[in-house]
Order: sequence, then structure tokens, then C-alpha cells
Amino acid sequence: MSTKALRKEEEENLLRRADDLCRQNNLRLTPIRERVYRELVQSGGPVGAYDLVDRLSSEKKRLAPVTIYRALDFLRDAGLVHRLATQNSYVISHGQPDVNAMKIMFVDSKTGETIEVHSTEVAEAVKKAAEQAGFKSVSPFMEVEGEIAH
Amino acid sequence: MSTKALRKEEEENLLRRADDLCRQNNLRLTPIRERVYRELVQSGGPVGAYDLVDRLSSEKKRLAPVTIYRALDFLRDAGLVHRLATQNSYVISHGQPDVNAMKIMFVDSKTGETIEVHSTEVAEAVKKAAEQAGFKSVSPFMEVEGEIAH
DNA sequence: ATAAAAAACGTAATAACGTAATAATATAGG
DNA sequence: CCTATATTATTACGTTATTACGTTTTTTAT
Repeated sequence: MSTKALRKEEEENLLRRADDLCRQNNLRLTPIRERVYRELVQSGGPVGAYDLVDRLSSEKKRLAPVTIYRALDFLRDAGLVHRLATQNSYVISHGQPDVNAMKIMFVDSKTGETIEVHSTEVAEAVKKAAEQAGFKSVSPFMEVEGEIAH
Repeated sequence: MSTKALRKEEEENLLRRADDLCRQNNLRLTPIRERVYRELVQSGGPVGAYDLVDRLSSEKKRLAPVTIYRALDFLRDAGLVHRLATQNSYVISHGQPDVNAMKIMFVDSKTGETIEVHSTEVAEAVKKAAEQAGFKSVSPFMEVEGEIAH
């Protein structure tokens, strides 16, 4: 089987999972939201909001930024997409929902390429540090810049 | 001694340390750069770039955004200031230069208040996760959102 | 000392990112 | 069907950050 076909399959898997997740939580994966999600899946990496505007706009119909931002907000709330603040961009979250793990997005400082890793060890260490800082709850997402070993 | 005096003293400490650091590394802490740094120290928390523009502008002379951004870039490169990507703002780095520690900026999701904690434990756990991800080097700064326990 | 090179700064314009306000449309529940 | 609510469209506006280019200041080397 070709890698292209494999990727296509993986794509469909993600879409199906997203669909299931929304169904189970009574969330509505409307056409626009699904198109945004699909575009992120297909891109295979972080994409900026205005990039999404361009990619999802046709000649006839240009989407407004706010439309994309709303879709992104929805997808983020659903836990399907993660915002990379350092890059002003958005990526698919490859998360099997392990509540105890920290979802770390490693971002290559040069290329912007990302790799997601889940770690309960980091989660625990961060939690401990948070207590020191007087923080009670802590986001399960974090972003770390670095350099890919090529 | 009043808390105000204490703060003033702390302020001068930071300024002196910044001065020393620059001297030792052949970096030039020019007037503008020092004013930006001092303003951040005095504010006691994160400040936006355009806020800095306002605060450092007089009626006679309005500074251009780019002037502030340049000063911030310098201060960031020197390790004196950290950018909070999630907040589009900038804060003093309270770092005794412990190379082995991760400098974690906890950011209160509601108020934007920040607390900096250094942790070698987190550094190690993140390093391990980074290896899994195929990352060779990793930024010693990270930003974690959460909620302050009030 | 002085010329050449490099770093810092000023000014203006503009790009990139994000939100507010308002109206129209679709969807779910009674 | 009808009403309440969620979603989408459109326009305008606000904030954040960068680019381009010329001038001044500082450093380096002769």
C-alpha cells in the first residue's frame, strides 16, 4: 500500500474519531468546522488562521477571518486542535485522552515543525512546580521550542 | 523598612545585575534598553509592547513601536526578559543562571498574573520527552497556563 | 587621530493577527 | 408550527509585529 494511501487512511481515522467525539459530547461538527479540521489534518503541521482563510476560500466565496477563528475556538474547546502561541498557528491534537499526561508540543524553532509527546512524568513534575508557585490547576498542554535532531 | 523601600531596593538589585550581565558579555545596555527593562521591573508583571510605547513616550517625543521591539529583542537575547506568547506581553526573567533548571512561567488564565519557578526536575523530564520526540536541544523557558489558588 | 565597518536608532508605512457589533440563517425542543 | 438558541455572514475596527530605508553613534583597525 502506498504511503499516500496510508496517509489518506490516517486522515479518515482522525476525521472519524473527531466525529465520534463530537457525537458523544453533543457537539456539532458543522461543515465549516469539519473543513477547518480536515484542512489541518491534511496539512500535517501547524497552519496559521489566515492561511486557513485562504485555503478554505473559493473564488466565489471568501471566508471572513472571524469564521475561521470561531471554528478554531470550537475545535480547541473540543480538544481536537491545539493553538501554538509562539507560532500564531494551529495544529491537530493527536491525543488519546490520557488525563494524567502532559501534552507537549515540541516546536522546531527554525522550521516550525511540531511533534507531540505525552508524558505523565512531565505532568507530575510540572504539577509539583505549580504547587510551589501557588497554582492549583494547570493546563494539560504546553509548548516547548527546540531543535529537531536531523 | 517600608515595603515600598524594599521594592525599590529589589529594583536596583535587578538593574545592577542586568548591568553586570551585559558588561560581562560585552552587550550594550543602552539608555532605551535600560528604560524598557526598568519599566518592566517597576510594573511587577507582564506588559504589552504597545503599553511600553505609551509609558516610555513623553508628550514631546513619542517612541515608535519598532524601537520598543528592538529593545525587547535585545533584552530577550540577553536572557533578561521573557516573552509570554499566550499573552502577547513581556516580563522580567528572575533567573539566577542555573543552566540545568527549566524556567517555568505560570500564567494565570484569568488575570494574566505570572509566577516564575525554576525546576531541574521538570527540565529533566522535558529533556527525556524531547529525546522521544527527536529533539536534541530544548529552550530553557516554558509557559504554562493555569489558575492561581486564591 | 582617522577612515571604514558595525551597531543602534529614527521615521514611516504596512503586514499580520484578532475581535466587536450586528444581522441573517439554521437547528433543536416544546 | 413556533420559539429559543446556536451558528454563520459581513463589515468594520483594534492590536501586535515587521519591513524598508536613511541617519547617527559606537567600535575597530590602521
